[in-house]
Amino acid sequence: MKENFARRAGRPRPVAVAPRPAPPEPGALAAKVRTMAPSMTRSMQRVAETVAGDPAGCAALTVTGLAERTGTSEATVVRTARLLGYPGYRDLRLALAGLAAQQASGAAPAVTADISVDDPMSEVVAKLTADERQTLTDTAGALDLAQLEASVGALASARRIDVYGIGASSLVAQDLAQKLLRIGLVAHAHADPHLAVTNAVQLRTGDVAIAITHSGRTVDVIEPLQAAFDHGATTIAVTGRPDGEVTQYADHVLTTSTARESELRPAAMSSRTSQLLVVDCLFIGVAQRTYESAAPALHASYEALAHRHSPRDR
Amino acid sequence: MKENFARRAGRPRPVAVAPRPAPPEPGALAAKVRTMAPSMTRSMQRVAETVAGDPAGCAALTVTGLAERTGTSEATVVRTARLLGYPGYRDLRLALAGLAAQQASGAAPAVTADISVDDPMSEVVAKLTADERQTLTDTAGALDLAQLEASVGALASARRIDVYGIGASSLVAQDLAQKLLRIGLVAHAHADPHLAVTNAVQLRTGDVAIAITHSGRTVDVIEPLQAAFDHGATTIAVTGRPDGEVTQYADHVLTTSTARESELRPAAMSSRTSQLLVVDCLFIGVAQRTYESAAPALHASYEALAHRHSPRDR
DNA sequence: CGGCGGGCGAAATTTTCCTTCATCGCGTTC
DNA sequence: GAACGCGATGAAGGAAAATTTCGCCCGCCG
Repeated sequence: MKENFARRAGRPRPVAVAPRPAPPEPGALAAKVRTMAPSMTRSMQRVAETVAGDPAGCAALTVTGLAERTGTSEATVVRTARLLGYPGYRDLRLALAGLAAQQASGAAPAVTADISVDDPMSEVVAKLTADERQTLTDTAGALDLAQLEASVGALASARRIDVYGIGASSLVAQDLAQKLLRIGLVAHAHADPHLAVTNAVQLRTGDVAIAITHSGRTVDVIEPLQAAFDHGATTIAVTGRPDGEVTQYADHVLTTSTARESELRPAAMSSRTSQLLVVDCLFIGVAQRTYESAAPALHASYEALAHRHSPRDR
Repeated sequence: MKENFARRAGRPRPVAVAPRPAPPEPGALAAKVRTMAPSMTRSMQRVAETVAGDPAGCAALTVTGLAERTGTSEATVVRTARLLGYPGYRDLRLALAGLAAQQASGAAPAVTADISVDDPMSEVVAKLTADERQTLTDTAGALDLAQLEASVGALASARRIDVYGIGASSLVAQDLAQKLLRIGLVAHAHADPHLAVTNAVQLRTGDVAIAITHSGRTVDVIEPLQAAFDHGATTIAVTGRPDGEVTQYADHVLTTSTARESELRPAAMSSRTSQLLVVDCLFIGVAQRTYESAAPALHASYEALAHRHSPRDR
């Protein structure tokens, strides 16, 4: 009942389902915890939280110690370390020590306070800026360059490109499509699920479909991607959940990071920043690869819009 | 000859005879090595030097590994660690990891260079991230809080809100409208100039119109704003050119910053980041002021969308 | 030349970490 | 509502790393 949708057509599922290539990072650990947390079990979450909350303290603990402190078992601690991308607890501990040192030396992402209802405007601006900056750093740190390269390669030689996104992600989809159009590629963003599927089935080998969804579970976006996948197109998922359902139909997965969200700051807000960075990277990458044709196209589109501006310039 | 200093007074001896009072320091390790070097034996010096020379590399090694690499024995490595003030090799290793992390984070070589055609992907990501972060900081610094407050006030009590944006700015306009809708305000984004003007003339005192244009000269956006302005609506301009034409019809001006742009990185890219931050600030500000109604509205919209996600959650 | 002190490393011991497996709780299905 | 199955969880045994012990060997001094 749960693998029925995995393979509906002949194409074998892409190799990488697991977040395997996660490189053990030094500083971007808090981010990793946040992205992985939803896919963790309760006890693992406790461990992850503890670790992220007090790197210095935890670095001083042995497996047994940390297990006790979190009220779990050693096995769980080790499992958590694995999930975060380390070979074992020993290496997590090393990373923890690194993080602690960074925090102590001021290069500390430490803890950013939530935005509350009665914060003055200046505070709001400061916190928001800090959060977004952090999101950018986290995203960049967690980006899988190999996946990115592969995606860029597919895009650069695509006959046609479809981008699917709904709600907040729809804007990101549009942004990407707009930019790709500007460098002479055939790209379209689809926010309407029906039209998206209709378009998706037109795709074939050599074409590219991109799904953008933070949750990784948005059916309206997964369906068209699956359709594209089944028809042989190269598929890319831009999602905050590298284990989400959407990745089952994705040849390449680009992970966006998740910032803490508060009541006033919905997830859509920080995920958007992250998604846009990823999308920008894709764009620049493609522009590089197709430079010969991209540069003139960029100029052309710029010229074409010039008269839309009032004449008085600088 | 060796226990003469051991018992000097009646107080029970401290557990450790070793040079205990040396506090295991995190960063100032190289210095410690230099200070201690003279009092070390030859093999210990080799170990100390190796460690100081390549903290990152050594942190990855086990006692045995480091012993091999320095051509000594495990015992010597442990002895060296002790001499440097750590309880054992394990802790030296932790400190080493910390040092490595510090070095790595400090070695941020300020990537201010333009993105060029032959930059590798990793470089692209780094530069892009750095640029966006810079843009955020710049924008936050240049934001006029008074104007922001005033804008928020107008929005919070608006009967109806129109947002105008074309091209890349259209996405920002949509983003703002989407979010305001979510907290129960009546907001619409208009990308079609004709419709925008048509809507603008419906506005009257107490309503708010927002124009988003980086250049400040986009006629398709200025016209509807002017129409709204003429009909008595409160008008806000979000623009990168505080002296641009658009500000003539704006009661409040919010300035976005402009990052350097290169051939591969069109202005639209950095201005978008800046605009989004401003828009987010507006949103949070409004959400704060209308908290009583905003919070339930946020939840309601979340609930309404829940079934759009595939059920499997954790 | 012989004794002596200390640096040094091999091996034993202990601690820490990892793996395996049985249990338990939870959701699912009939 | 009951039985089922699956996955999460922890206990215990086994591997690996770290630490201690102990004796060798080299160089210094008498």
